[in-house]
Amino acid sequence: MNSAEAKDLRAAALRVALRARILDAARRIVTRDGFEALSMRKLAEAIGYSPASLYLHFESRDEIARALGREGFAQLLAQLEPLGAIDDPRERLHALAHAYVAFGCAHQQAYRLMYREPEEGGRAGAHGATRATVATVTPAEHELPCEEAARMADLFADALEALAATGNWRHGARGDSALLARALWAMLHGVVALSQLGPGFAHEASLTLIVDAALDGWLGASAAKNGDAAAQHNAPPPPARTAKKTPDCPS
Amino acid sequence: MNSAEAKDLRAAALRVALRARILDAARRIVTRDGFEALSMRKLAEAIGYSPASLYLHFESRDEIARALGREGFAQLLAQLEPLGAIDDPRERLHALAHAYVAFGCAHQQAYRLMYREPEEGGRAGAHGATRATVATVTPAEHELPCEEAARMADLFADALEALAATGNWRHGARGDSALLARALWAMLHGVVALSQLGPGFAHEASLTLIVDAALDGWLGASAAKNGDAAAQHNAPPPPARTAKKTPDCPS
DNA sequence: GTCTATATACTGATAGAC
DNA sequence: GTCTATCAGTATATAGAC
Repeated sequence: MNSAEAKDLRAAALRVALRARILDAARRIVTRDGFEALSMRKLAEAIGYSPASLYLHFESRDEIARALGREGFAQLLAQLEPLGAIDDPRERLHALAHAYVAFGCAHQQAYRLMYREPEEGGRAGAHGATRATVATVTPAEHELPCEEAARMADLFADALEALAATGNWRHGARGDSALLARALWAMLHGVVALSQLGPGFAHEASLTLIVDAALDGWLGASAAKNGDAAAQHNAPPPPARTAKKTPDCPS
Repeated sequence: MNSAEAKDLRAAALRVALRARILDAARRIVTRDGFEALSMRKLAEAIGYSPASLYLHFESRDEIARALGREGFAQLLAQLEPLGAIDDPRERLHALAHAYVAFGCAHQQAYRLMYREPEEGGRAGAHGATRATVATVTPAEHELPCEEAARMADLFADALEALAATGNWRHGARGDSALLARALWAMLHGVVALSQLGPGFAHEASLTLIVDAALDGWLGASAAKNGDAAAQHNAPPPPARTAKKTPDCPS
């Protein structure tokens, strides 16, 4: 029946719209007051509904947090993947690495949500529970959304392989580009995560310099440091190793 | 007065003993059921006191968590610092790195507490508060206990400087050993943290191989891989690059 | 189907009696 | 110092109005 179908469509549209509204409000609260401040009550109040209504659209607070985390991953990947098109592998790796850290610093709360450990096994009651309203059947067994994680690792691995293919790298194609890509990812995550814990990690050093040191150590202290690698002619003295092409981060 | 002094001493001893008992119970709960399961009520019950009594010895649940975190740092440093005595710098770095990851994998909950972000500004009520009972004046402004963090960074930095001093390293003493030490620390932390989030990071690869790839990239795919670096004569084919001198980790 | 209102079973933390 | 009683907050479950 035509009118019935139309009604279904409209209802579905309303559902996704409301879901989006909930996520919007949640994102606002989290980026403003931190993840800890995200309570179902405040969230419900922010969108003008009762707390119980949220559970018609999300299985739990944790699912909302996970949705925001996946959003963060998508956002980060959206910033990184265009850089994957940079031809020169060394330049590409530098761009990817610094963009990664810049994102983590610029979107602290979103970043935390991406890598936050899920609240384990249902805390409160949850004895009976006939919860089938929300179709989210994701068993949520492992965190780090698989697809996004793979794309992230591949971005780095591809660049490393491209570098190895140039022959202009002592490392050669020894088949460990997948491993080194993971190490690179881990290093970048560590830099962002540790720097967010206070000044104890980076002290006065800038995160940019730490990342540069790591990259130089891996790729060889090389050219491709200043975007246009071809313009390597005797320019005025390089700005004393302080040329940051990425906005520096707090701490 | 003599008896008064003696009484004070005894009271003080009781205080520290009780503090230790609280921490012991907290450690047991956390390592068994995770940090989320650590509630003041359960903790109080575990030591046979009322919840309110805990607040006579610790300012808050957060302070207990922080104390456990510092404990974890001390434990990790106690395992790492003896390795700082290894003469060969490359071997020393390998030993430090793998011991770090092994610790993180073996003591997951303790490790999380070490790098946990503090629960920001008092969540609940906390309106009045005349809290002076506990002498802990630590303003808790920055996490990552400064002293421990510095010792950790120095362990790595010293080894890198020792390596640079041998001249047997393309990197030379360019003054960035402090920076590379931070990058190394970040990489190790990233490996532990990401691996704890599920199989999405390391996939089927072992963490040991990832760390080896990173170290080889920084230090040069070199000797010192098998404890005795002098025994580099043509040994039977190296065990297909799977020789793990550190017990492998979950995921 | 969707939402409100209410109930349960927790949480960290505090005031005040003893 | 230690307790009881309580506050104000939390996530979540369920009953029932519309």
